[in-house]
Amino acid sequence: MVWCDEHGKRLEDYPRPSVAVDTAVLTVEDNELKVLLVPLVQGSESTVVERSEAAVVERSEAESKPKLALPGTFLHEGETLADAVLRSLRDKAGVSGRRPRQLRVFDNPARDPRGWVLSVAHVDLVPVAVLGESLAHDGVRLASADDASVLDGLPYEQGEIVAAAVQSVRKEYEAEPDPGALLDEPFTLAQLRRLHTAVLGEEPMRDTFRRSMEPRLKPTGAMTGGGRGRPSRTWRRGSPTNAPQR
Amino acid sequence: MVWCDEHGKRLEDYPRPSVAVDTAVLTVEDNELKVLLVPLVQGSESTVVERSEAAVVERSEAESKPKLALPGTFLHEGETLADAVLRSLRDKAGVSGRRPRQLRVFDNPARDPRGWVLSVAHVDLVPVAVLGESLAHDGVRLASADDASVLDGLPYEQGEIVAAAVQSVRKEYEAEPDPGALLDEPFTLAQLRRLHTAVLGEEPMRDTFRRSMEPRLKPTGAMTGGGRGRPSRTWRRGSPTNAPQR
DNA sequence: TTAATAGTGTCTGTGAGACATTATGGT
DNA sequence: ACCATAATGTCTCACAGACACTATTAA
Repeated sequence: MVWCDEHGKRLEDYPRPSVAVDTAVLTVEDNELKVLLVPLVQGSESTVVERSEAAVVERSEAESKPKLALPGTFLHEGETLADAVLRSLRDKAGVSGRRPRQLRVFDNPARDPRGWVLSVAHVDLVPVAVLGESLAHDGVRLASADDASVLDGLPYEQGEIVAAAVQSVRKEYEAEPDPGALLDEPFTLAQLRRLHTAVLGEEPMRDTFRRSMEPRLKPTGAMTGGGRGRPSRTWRRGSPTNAPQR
Repeated sequence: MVWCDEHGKRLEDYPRPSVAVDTAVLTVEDNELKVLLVPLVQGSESTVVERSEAAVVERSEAESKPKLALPGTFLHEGETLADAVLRSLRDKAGVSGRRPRQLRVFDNPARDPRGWVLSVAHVDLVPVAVLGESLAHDGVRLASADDASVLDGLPYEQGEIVAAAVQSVRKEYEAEPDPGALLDEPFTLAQLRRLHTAVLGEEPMRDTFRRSMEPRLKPTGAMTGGGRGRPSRTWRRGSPTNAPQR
């Protein structure tokens, strides 16, 4: 049995694009929202013209200051997009991704000089502790997710992907307490507010924050101890946690 | 010059999926949100088993009650997703689409029996007047966008696409006056509220609706006449209209 | 005792929801 | 005159924003 279209042609008879996934892995470090970047694998990416002009200079520059990019990969046959994302994070960054969420498809035909490549942009939130070992290996590093000078240096349209990821994550954090499960449970309201301040890039108001978050949290009954000042009640996220399942 | 990846292979050396676009064209008819369906082009879609069992019955059933589906097509080389959507609406439904918006990629490897096909789901809002001529041609028809019995009959995962489209459009209509530009300008607040009632599936409260919409509208100064009761002021949408540009 | 942090009480302005009233046309 | 519809007025309640105050610990 062969599946054909209305003209009797098979699917394979039509040109098909390459489909990639690119992921903005966001985390919070030093009270700032950051994005994970990996060295760009370039293959033979120099054009003939560039090579003939200044091959040596390029080589040394490329080694001293390697281009950075979002971790990504091409989609394999029979694989879901989410699985491709998790695979790319493991292979390119040594990171166990958690819950990649689809943003949108970047389909500008001119965005990739290698050819016809669609990129399905994703975002994933990962606690910085999970990234720990991966960093400083293989040139994996974190960059401020708001730093335009970094984002503008990204290849293809990955600066826009990061911008979309940041916008999406900020929208989530305006409504829910730590939907990305970046905090270890249990936590205090002050810790939660510090986290949200880092993600949002600005301080949410103290009273309003407490009033909107408290009904969405479950009290543990336990209190913090050891710090200066009055001990604090501790909390867990409400039932629909975004924590990874597998 | 040839672009290669980290293993020196070219993009074309990897398996690539077919990429389709499927579009939920939504409109309002008879104060109800409806979705445009077209006859499913099946090619040789019956399996061998089905054929040997009841070929004649299937054939007659297929002709008296052809399967319906969302308009869609495969992405052509060098074409943007939005352009593919507009082309599919023109070719399959004789409709001039307006502003297709991307929803998400449906990537379940088993969703399409013809093979490895990703579908980028889209939604577009089109006034029923624009659909006028297309309907009743070629079996193009409108179905209630809330009718589960219709949606469950759609092939692949198109029922979910429609559900996602409806959800997305309803969210827009909760915040903005007629963002899909379904109403001809100028219009009255009563007409606008009837439209929103149809889209949302429930009546927004009269006072709240007026209070939230009025600041987002531009008064024309003109009044309606001819109807029963006191004449009404008329309005246009606020500046950032969603009307098609080209 | 003091500093530091957590938590509570309360005043006020704004806006949603609800309802009543007035305005202005047709029949 | 009466009805239907549009438009406006206003009452109440809830909550955001703001600020002050109390509570509980360590130094």
